[in-house]
Amino acid sequence: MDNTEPGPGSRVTMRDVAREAGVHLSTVSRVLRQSPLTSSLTPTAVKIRKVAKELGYEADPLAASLRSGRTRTVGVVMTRLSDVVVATVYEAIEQAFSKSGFQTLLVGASDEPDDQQRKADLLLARRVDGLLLGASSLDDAFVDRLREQNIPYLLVLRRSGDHPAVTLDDELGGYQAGRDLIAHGHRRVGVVAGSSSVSTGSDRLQGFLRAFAEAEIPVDPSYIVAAGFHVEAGREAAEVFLQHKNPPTGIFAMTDYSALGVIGAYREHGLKVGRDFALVGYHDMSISANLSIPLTSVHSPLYELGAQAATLLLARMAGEEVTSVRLAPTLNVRESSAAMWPPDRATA
Amino acid sequence: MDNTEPGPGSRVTMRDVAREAGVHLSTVSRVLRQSPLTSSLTPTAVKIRKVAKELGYEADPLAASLRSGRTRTVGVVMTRLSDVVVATVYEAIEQAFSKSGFQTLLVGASDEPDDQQRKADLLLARRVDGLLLGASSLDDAFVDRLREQNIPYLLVLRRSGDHPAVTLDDELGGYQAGRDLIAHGHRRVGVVAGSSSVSTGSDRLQGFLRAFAEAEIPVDPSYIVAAGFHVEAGREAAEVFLQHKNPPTGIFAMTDYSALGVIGAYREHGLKVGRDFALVGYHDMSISANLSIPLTSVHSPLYELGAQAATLLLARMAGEEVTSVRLAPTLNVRESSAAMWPPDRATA
DNA sequence: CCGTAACATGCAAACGATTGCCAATCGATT
DNA sequence: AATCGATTGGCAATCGTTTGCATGTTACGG
Repeated sequence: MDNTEPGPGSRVTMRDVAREAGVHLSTVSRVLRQSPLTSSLTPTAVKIRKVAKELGYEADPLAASLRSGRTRTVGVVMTRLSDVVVATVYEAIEQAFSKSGFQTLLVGASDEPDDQQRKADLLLARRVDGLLLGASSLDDAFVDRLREQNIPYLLVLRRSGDHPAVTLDDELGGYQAGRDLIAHGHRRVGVVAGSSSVSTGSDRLQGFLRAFAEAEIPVDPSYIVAAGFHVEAGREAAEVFLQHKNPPTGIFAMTDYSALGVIGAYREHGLKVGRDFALVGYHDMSISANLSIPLTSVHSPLYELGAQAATLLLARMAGEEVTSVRLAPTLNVRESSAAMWPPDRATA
Repeated sequence: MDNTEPGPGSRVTMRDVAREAGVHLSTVSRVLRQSPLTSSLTPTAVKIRKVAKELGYEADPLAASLRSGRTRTVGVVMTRLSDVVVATVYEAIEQAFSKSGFQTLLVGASDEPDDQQRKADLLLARRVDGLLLGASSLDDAFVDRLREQNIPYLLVLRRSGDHPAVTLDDELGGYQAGRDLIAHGHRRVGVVAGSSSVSTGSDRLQGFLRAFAEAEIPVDPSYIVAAGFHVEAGREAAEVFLQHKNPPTGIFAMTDYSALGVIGAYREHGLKVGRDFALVGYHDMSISANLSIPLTSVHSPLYELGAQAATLLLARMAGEEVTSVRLAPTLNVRESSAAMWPPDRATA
C-alpha cells in the first residue's frame, strides 16, 4: 500500500474527468489529444471538454511521455551562452520551437568534446525528440553515433563531417574581410584567429587566405595568432603584432569582441584604429556601428540561423530528409577600414 | 495487448538488471538510488552495480519522476536572452545547478506579465522542483499565487513585493553613478532610463536622483528619457538631449549598450565623449574598458548573482528559509567621465 | 430488412521506475 | 539455546497517461 499523498488536494487527472463526465478514461484521452480518430463534434467530446475545463484539468506531460515515448522537447547543447552570438541564435531557436509547441532543454557545454557528449547523453536520457548541437568540434565521433542510433539531430553554427547542419558561410565571410583589406591597399595583414579545431574559426581563416592567394599577396604565418574569440584574445594578439618590427597595417579579428580588444591594446600604445591601422571585425553586433570609430564588420544573419535550424530539425523529426543550409554573410564597411593605405600618399 | 515496440533493441530497464542479477526489481532500485536504507557494501549491492554497468543500464528520469513526484529539474524564466546581462546570469545559474545534479529548463518570456505566467505554468506542468523567475514585473500577482501554492521559487535580477529575490543593488549603482557625475563637476545631467515598471530601471533612477537630492542639485525631469536598454534607445535619448538648447553635460545611461548608442549619436553631431560630455554606463561589460575612450561604468557581479540564486533556490527546495540577497555594485571610473567639468577652467 | 462499413467507446495492458509494508535472515546478547 | 533487534530483500500497488483490440452503435446501400 502507498500513502504518500492521500489528500484530495492533489492534481486533477484524467480519471477525475472521466468519472465526472461519466465516460471511460481512454475516451477522455482520445478527445483531449484530439486524435484524428475522434471527431470533435460528438456530444461526448463536447461534454468531456466542458468537464475538463471546469475541473481545471491539465495533462501531465511526464506520464504522457513515459507511455508514448514522445516528449515534445528538443535538447540544445551550446557553448558559452554569455557569448551574444550564441545567445542570439538560441533565442531564435527557442522562439521557433515554442511556436510549434515544443520546449527546449538547454545545456551548456565546454569546448571539450567529452563534455558535449556527456551533456547530450543527459538530454537523450530525458528522451528528447530531437537534438540541436551547437558545440561540436570538427572531428566528433559522437555525432556519428547519433546518426547510427537514428536520433533526429542537427548541427548549428558549427559543421562536422557531412552531418546536416545550419551554419554561416564563414569561408565567404573571411573572404569578404580579406577582399576589403586588399581593396583598401593593405599588403601586410594580421589575423586574430580562434581555435582551429572549430569550423567557424578555420573557415573564416581559409576564406581570408583565399582572398590573398587570389590577389597573389603572401600572408606571413607569424601574423596569424590563434588567441580566441573574446576581448582578451584581441589584446593578446595585438601585443604579438606590436612586437614585430613591421606590424601589420590591416587586421582581421574573428569577432567584434576581439576587435575591441585590439582597439584597446593599440590605443594604449597611442595607435588609433582607422588612422594608424585598419580593422575588420566579425558578426556586426549592434555596438559595432556605434563606436567612436565605427567598426567594419561581417554581418551574420544570426536570428535567421536559429530559426532555420529549428525549422529543419522539426522537418527531420517529421521524417523528412533535409539538406544542410549555409547562410551568406554581408560585409558592412565602416570607418575602421575605410581609409586608403598607405595614408597621405595622394597628398604627399 | 500492446505491441508498440516488441524488438529487443529497446533500452535496458531495471527489470533486466534484476533478472540478470537474480534479485528483485525493488532491490535494484534501492541499491542504485543508494537509498540510506541499504548500505552499499553488501554483496548483492556490489553485484547489482556490476550487472547494471555491464548491461549499460541508465535510469529513465521520466518514469522516476512520475512515481516520485521529483524531477531534479528547475524551471527558469528569463527575458531576452540575447542581452548579455541576462545570458551571463543564466550561464552561472545553469552551471551551479548542473553541478548539483539538477537540470534547468529555460524558457524565454516577453516583458508582458501574462506571458511570464503562461511560460511558468508550462514549467509547472512539467513538474519542475523549483522555479527561478527573471522576468517578473514589479506588481506581479502571479508570484503571489506561487507562494500560496507552496512551490519553491525565487526571483532573480528583478524584485517584486517581498518575495525572496537575488538582485543587484541597483539603487546603490545609480547612486554611485550620480556621485561620480557630481564629483566631476556636472550640474546639468541627463538619464537614459529604461521602462519604469521594471525594478532594475526604477531603482537605478531612484539612486541617481538621491545623489543629486543629497547634493541639493535639481534634476530637470525633461532630461530623464525612458527609452530602453539597448543601443537604439541610447541614440533616441541622445537626440532628445541634443534638441534642448542647453543639453546636459553629464549623462547616465542605464546600460553600456545604451551608452554606446549615445556615443554613436553624439559622434554624428561632432561631439566626443569624455571631452564634450561625460558618460557613465551600467554593467561594465568586457567591452567597456576597451573602447577608444574607455567607458566609466557600474560593475555588477553578474556571475555571482546567478550562482547565489541557484544556491538559494536549492536551499529553499531543501525546505530552508532564505532571505533575499542584494549584491553591491562597484563603480569603475574611466576616461569617459574622468575629466573635470567645466573643461579648461583651471587653464583658462 | 439485412449485411456491413464506419465510427465511437470501453477494457486493460503497458511505459519504468519508487516505496510502504512485511517476511526472512543474521548476528549478537543473555 | 532462545530471544531480540536490526538489516535485507521481496511483493505489489501506484504515478497518469497512451493505445491495440474488442465491442457496441449507427447509418446506409442493396
